[in-house]
Amino acid sequence: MAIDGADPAPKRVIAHLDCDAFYASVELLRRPELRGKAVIVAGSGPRAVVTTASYEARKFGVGSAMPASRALRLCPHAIVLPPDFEAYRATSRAVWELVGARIERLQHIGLDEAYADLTGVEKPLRVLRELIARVQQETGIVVSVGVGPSRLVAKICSDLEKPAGFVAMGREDAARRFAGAPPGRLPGIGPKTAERLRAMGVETIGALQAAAPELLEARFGPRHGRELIARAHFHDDSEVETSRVLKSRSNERTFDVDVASLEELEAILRRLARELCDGLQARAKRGRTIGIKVRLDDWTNVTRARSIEGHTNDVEVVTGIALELLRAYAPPRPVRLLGVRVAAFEDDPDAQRAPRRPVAPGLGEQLELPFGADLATASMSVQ
DNA sequence: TCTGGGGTCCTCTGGCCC
DNA sequence: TCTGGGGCCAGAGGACCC
Repeated sequence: MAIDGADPAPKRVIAHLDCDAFYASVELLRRPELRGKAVIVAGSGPRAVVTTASYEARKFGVGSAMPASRALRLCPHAIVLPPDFEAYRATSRAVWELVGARIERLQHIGLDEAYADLTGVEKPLRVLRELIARVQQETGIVVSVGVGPSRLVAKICSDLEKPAGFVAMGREDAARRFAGAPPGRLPGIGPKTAERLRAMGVETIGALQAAAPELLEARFGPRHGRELIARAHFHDDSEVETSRVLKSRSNERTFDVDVASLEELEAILRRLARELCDGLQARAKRGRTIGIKVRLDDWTNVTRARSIEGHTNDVEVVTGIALELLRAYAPPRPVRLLGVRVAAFEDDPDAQRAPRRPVAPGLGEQLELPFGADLATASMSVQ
């Protein structure tokens, strides 16, 4: 509320910029002969999943994070390409350099999307329209845009009219417009929470808006309960964070065939730890919590961690602790996935930082994270 | 149908200390 | 000496996201 003589706080203008089918688009730019065809970007191996798919492939029901084997059953004529993260990073850099040159306050979320704070910018919608036209002209990447008073509204708007969508909405409009949509449509409400809500008879965002706070707080805890109601009303005062600090780094591998032998698991763990420490040393990061992650063949996930005195990125130390944790757990069933993690970072002032080009101005560590060293079989959902 | 990899954040629990 | 409560922290697991 404005006090006499004081200016009211400027109305927030937040945009969410989301590149349409980003990885598939990069592939189609490189191979124009594939335009109009069903293209799937997926890893190799029996347990690969779809990273992304062109809109032609999506018409057959192919979606991100779907097993590649299933995607090919749905769309047998699809052309499958292996992910090429170097190319995606390069295009991402080009896109966000253009955007960053015009909009100062940007928060990058992965390679293909970002929030922008245009509060105080004159004619923000016009700025955005000109910007995405320029991005398309210079990089070939089509960007969908959502604009609202918060990240929450902007995010849900950018998804509304994809591809090449441009939707602006106020908070109350959003609360009205999405009242009939399922709660899972809201960012932050995943399948598990949606199912728990459904079990309570809450099947729409409107029903969530009208739900008794005491009931939700009793079911989900005071904090999460209040958060759910706030989201349903599209209340969100979270800031666009222009820099974020890396908190942990991990390296994990799903095996083509489950591994039961402890010896074999130990050998794999040594390799994972070495790769992880190489990455930590290159980024001058040291952590004091070392952990392992084990996924059994029945999909049970087990994590074990130990914190040490001081911080390390020494491969001998990390490997030693990871092996101790693995031996102490002694997986009771064949193992499907094994991973190692280092967390609780402290910057390492002594280590030489390897020369790395930033992914985009102001991007810091964040965008580098999902696309580490060996990603020949890796994939990532985008939409 | 059979589910990747790499992150963040939150909640719950148990140990430790005062 | 024993007990209980509160605060803090670490560990484990879960949910969610791209």
